[in-house]
Amino acid sequence: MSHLVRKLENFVRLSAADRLMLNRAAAQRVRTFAPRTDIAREGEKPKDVHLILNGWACRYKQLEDGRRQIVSFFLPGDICDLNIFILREMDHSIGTITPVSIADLPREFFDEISAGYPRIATAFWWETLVNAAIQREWTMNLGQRTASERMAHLLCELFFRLRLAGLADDSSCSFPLTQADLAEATGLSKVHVNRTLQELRASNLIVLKGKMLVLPDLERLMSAGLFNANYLHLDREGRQLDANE
Amino acid sequence: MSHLVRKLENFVRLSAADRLMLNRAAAQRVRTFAPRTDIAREGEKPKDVHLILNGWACRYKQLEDGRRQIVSFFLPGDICDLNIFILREMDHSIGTITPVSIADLPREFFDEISAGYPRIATAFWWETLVNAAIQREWTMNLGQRTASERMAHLLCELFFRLRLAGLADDSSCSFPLTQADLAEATGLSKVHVNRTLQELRASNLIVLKGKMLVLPDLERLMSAGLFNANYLHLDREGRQLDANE
DNA sequence: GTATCATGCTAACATAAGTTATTGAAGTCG
DNA sequence: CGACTTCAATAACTTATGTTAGCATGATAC
Repeated sequence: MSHLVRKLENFVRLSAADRLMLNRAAAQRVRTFAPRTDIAREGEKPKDVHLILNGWACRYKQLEDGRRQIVSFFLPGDICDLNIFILREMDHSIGTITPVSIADLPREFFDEISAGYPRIATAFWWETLVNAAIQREWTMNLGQRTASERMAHLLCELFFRLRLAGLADDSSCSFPLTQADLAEATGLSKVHVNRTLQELRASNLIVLKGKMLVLPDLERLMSAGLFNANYLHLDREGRQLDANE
Repeated sequence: MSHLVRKLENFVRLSAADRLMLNRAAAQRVRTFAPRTDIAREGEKPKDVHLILNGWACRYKQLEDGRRQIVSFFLPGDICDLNIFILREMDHSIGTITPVSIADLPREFFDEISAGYPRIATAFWWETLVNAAIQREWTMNLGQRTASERMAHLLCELFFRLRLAGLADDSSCSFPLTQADLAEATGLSKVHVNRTLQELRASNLIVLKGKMLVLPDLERLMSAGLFNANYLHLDREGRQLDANE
């Protein structure tokens, strides 16, 4: 099952026809990108909506003097910006971290969805609202949390999101970000990211080595990061997820 | 003309019927709130979408230990969270800064829009996408800009947004935020906000006194804040806005 | 297999921003 | 009108985080 379907089904129950529609769209117009290349650039006219099929990517913005901020991460199953094509130009860039494959979803696909696939439309709204909530949480993260809280929080978020897409097991996941990436995402310097990771390691909250992240005690990491998963809205009618589901 | 209509018409040309529909919705189910009170609280079930008719409000999040972050400001004409009612519970609170009046927009209103008012639907998508872009820009602001750049940037943003809703003249606007509000929005301490404002004053970039903000040289303030208005997407087919329109 | 480069790690030092505290001015309420 | 409270301003001091630099490791390329 595709990561997208898997993720959306955490929120909305999709029909066989819904799943078929999504899987069909995900199989057309596929492109692949090498690591550390741009999928789209600030200033360009947005044409399609991108669905991440595999690999990690990020959205970033850059100041004239070169300072760069990663403003979000894209994991498999994530959709870049619903309806972005109504805007004139991109206000940010999208770049890959690892090798990435994407499917380009044209405008017509969304017309079809809103005409005949109400459950998918609802699921897409959920995706949009959750992305907005994540962005708000990042604002909170950068504005109020200390370096180690911030790092712990980010690791929790990525772990939860990977798990939602079926990409993490009980306590570990593949983790391709470099310390430089983490620095650009957290607004910390590379050196301080290193110090912060050492600190989390020393507290036995993380094991991070060779592109693999292990979280031996998720509960403790969550409380170290003041992480409350409510903003991910991992619940569907009549059901609540706990930290382990 | 209402602030909402005025703002949306910067992006989409609305018909008389569109404007009537919006103004009618804005006149029903109106509520007023005193300054410094909550319109909605984290954890509650969202019921309606709120449209700000008058006054300033903000979205904020709070950590268990009391640290508070303002994650966005709402100005007259702003809509709080389109389609928020599909989520189980609020992941943030909405509070007033000044006295505020709002109109509650029920689910059925949006059903009507998507059934019979395509231009409004597009305008609402624009609103949603711009809000997302603003939130990303705040991430950038908190992650990369220094205190004075950050403050300059925030003031530019608020000024542009007020102007868009018809609430600012050439170089000044009403400005009800306290230094404590600015601190919660920028992730700085109150004392440092004060220092930063003094610095901007000393450079003749702002005059801020008694709830009134004057920007004697917007161009210079923009460059001090590395402010690029592209993320506000102030453009419509066949037209570009410059800093003074 | 050696050269090269990206990445991770650490130390020493610099600085932007936070903290605590005090004061005065400006509103607001009885 | 005086009593309170909020807000703004400033000083003195502390601290978290940034900067620069150097070295080690491991991967990749020739």
